[in-house]
Amino acid sequence: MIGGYVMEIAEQLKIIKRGIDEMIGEEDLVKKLKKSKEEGKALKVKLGLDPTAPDIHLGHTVVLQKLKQFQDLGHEIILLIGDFTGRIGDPTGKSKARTQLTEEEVKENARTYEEQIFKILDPKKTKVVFNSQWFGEMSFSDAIQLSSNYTVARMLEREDFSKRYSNNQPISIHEFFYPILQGYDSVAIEADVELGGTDQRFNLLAGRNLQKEYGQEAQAIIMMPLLEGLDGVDKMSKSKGNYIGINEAPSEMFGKAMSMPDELITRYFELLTDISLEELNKIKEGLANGDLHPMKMKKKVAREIINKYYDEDTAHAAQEEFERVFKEGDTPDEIPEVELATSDLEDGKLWIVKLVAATGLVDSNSEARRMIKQGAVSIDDKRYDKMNLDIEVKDGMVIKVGKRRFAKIILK
RNA sequence: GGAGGGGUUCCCGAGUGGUUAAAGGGAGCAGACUGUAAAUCUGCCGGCGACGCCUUCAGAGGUUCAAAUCCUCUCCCCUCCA
Repeated sequence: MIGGYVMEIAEQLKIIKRGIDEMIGEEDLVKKLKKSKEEGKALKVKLGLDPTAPDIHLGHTVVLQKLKQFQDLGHEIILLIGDFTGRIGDPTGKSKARTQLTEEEVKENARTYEEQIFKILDPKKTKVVFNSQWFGEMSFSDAIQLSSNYTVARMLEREDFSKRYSNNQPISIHEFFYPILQGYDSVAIEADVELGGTDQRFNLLAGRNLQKEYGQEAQAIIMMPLLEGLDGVDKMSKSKGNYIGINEAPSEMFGKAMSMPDELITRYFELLTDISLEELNKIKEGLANGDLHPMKMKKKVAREIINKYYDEDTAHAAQEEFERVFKEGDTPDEIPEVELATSDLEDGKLWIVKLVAATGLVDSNSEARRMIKQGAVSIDDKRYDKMNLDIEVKDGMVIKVGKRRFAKIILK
């Protein structure tokens, strides 16, 4: 796909615009695309990464997918790791100031981040830069100079700032720097396009503004929709626990996907799979008029997702296992193993509460008690709801808590 | 710098001396129902081999038989004034 940018502008635009939420500066982009075609020069497409969340989940892939499309069009992807800004902490969407990370934490996070990103992007065609490169050198007077491009009123235009301000919640001065610095990143690398989620609007616009201040052509901005998490309420995030990580096991992915609310099905097809627009519309219609069963479509979307990170056979296997386990009440093929020392047992027995707690499936003995009392615990397919019981522990014993938490005991 | 308001268990938010592990709501978890969805109903929701004990109401001291509640100091947040 080298030199893909020789493709007709209209064609490129069609691909670029697919699935996006909004583009700012489309005319600028068209101009840039023309120029790039004429001069045979790739556009610089920037994605800023805040290295605070080293585990990439499907929510992140929405924008990565778009980058991949740019990459396939022959443009240059620049992953900007905000190692410097990461130490400030992006205030976006936060009702509280984030804690600042140490330099080592940021570095480590960035590394694991990269690894995962290259599951989607081609590492050979991706440039990775760190913004400490320029900010590390910057003097305090330079920083003040830079900040003079923004006014407090303009900062307060940003929704989360104004909200916090009117709710009497604190805003630290340093948080004001975040958008400015992110904007300056675009200046530093002379970005032609910057991608981001819709929540990044303000930060992305800062790039445009500052580029103009510094006499550069303003970057086009492409905003991708934020992916709702599995709860269908909040956006997907690790801290909410409503995510599917791209490093997760296929069976885990499938199970998690099946727990999403029905309303999310088409959304996930749209943003996370490669199915064609026609097929997507068919599914939308079918679900709306009842021709298609939501559960079937949910299984399909789960398969499609697994297919992306593994392959088709794996996806099918995951579905089969899922059906076996949850329809027929079977146990899964792969169960996390928990080691138990024989020396912890008395006459080969262990109090049931301790046994359940030892699996790590619950946080404490108290929780184990609760689970048992509520009839959530079964051992080797037998349900137990009494506390005063010692269990004869056997190697390979399977303990189940709730619907999808399993552990296999390995005696040592 | 001055005046006032406030910091409660994951979140919001009651509680101003004992009956408070701390109302209520949300989130979460479990059971029933189902399609491991939604809705609904029920229960749980600090720790401990546990009708008792331990730790918790920003932090440190103090008063008291008894403190989240009263006093002192410290830290943090907000509002108004400068």
